[in-house]
Amino acid sequence: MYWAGEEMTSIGSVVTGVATLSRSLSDGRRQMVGLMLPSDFIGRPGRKISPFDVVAASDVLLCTFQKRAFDTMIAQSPSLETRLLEMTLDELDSAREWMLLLGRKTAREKIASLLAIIARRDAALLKSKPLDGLRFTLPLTREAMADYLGLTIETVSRQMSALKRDRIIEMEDARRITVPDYGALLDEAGDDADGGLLE
Amino acid sequence: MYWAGEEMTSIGSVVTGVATLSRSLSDGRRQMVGLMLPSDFIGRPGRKISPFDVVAASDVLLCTFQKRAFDTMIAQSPSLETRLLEMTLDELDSAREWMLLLGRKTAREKIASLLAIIARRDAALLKSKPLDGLRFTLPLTREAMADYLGLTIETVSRQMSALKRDRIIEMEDARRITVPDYGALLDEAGDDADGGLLE
DNA sequence: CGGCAGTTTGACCAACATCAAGTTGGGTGG
DNA sequence: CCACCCAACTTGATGTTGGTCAAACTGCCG
Repeated sequence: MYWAGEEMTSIGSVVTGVATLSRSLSDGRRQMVGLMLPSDFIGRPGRKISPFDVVAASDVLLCTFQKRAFDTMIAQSPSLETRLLEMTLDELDSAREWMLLLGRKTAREKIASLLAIIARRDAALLKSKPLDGLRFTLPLTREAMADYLGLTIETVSRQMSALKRDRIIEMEDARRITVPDYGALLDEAGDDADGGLLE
Repeated sequence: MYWAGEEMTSIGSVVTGVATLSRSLSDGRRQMVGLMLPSDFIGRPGRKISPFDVVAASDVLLCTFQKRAFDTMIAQSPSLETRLLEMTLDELDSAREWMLLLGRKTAREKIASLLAIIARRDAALLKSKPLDGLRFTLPLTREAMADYLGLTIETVSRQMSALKRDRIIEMEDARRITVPDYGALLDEAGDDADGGLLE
């Protein structure tokens, strides 16, 4: 699955799986600018092209509409448009939060922030309150993490090892993570208010 | 002018001047996440608080509405909401473009990108086509540039000097810039398609 | 003539990137 | 079942970019 600057005739939302939104420089440096999780929207009402690449990070099931049909639906349903505006505003807040991370956080803080976000989303999914002792599987490769955080895979790997060494996380293997103390992880992330990305 | 996590009872748009949107880490590191220029919107319909700081970078004239009244207007005018959605989607694209800059560009590329954007905006304002030999005044201090680009003021200063030394720009004083060859500046910015921030 | 904010420049340093081997683990074919 | 393979990951040695600390310069305002 891959859309670049091509014309889009459909629009849709993720049902299952993980897709990523990214952009590259001509020499190959890549930055991920969004993670599309179930319920997230792909495509832009009112616009023909997206300036970003959409790539599946796993098998992805989409619920799609013909773009024309969707635009008509919007025109007829103000409440749908209101909802869309809200979702877009939330994404904008998330993007700005991420700008703070990319511009000002250290490698260790970046990793801790990403882990905190994924841990929180997983906890929310399971409706578990405690958060401490939470165990989850990273849905991303080291390369995807690096592209997301503006780092190299080596730095990601090293910082993961450092967090493990410092008992902030436990790693059963590269993907299976346990967070014994969610508060400690948040401290490492560097912002008192835990960044509100991905909801 | 300064709004932080406070409750907002008004909403508005910039008429003249420049305001900035930024966010800080507890230890003072700051990242600018948006530049509000004339016609840009401040505030979030449907939300009480903004998680970012709005700071005037110059004297700013705002056109404000009571938030309640504005929400009512939206509810009554679908076309207003459509326009708002469009503006928000554009801002989201800009934010994502900026994420690429923050995550993957070098200091020199960051500076060149910012200069290219400001040069282009100024040229558009003057409706001048040529772009080469364009002369303009930076609306930002070195500190604001640094906060915008995720750099320190020293690095900003050094890279400005380097671009001057390499004849990419001319500097009459710290703020008065001339771009003899817009294409050359774009090359330094690192992306073939010139990044579409700030329109 | 200070004084001061904004800027520039230099010397040095730390964080992260780069380059280069290894290691791990799951999958495939003999 | 084992041998091999390959992608993903880890680790180490070294290099570079940009940050830090410190000092000086500029232009403006009182």
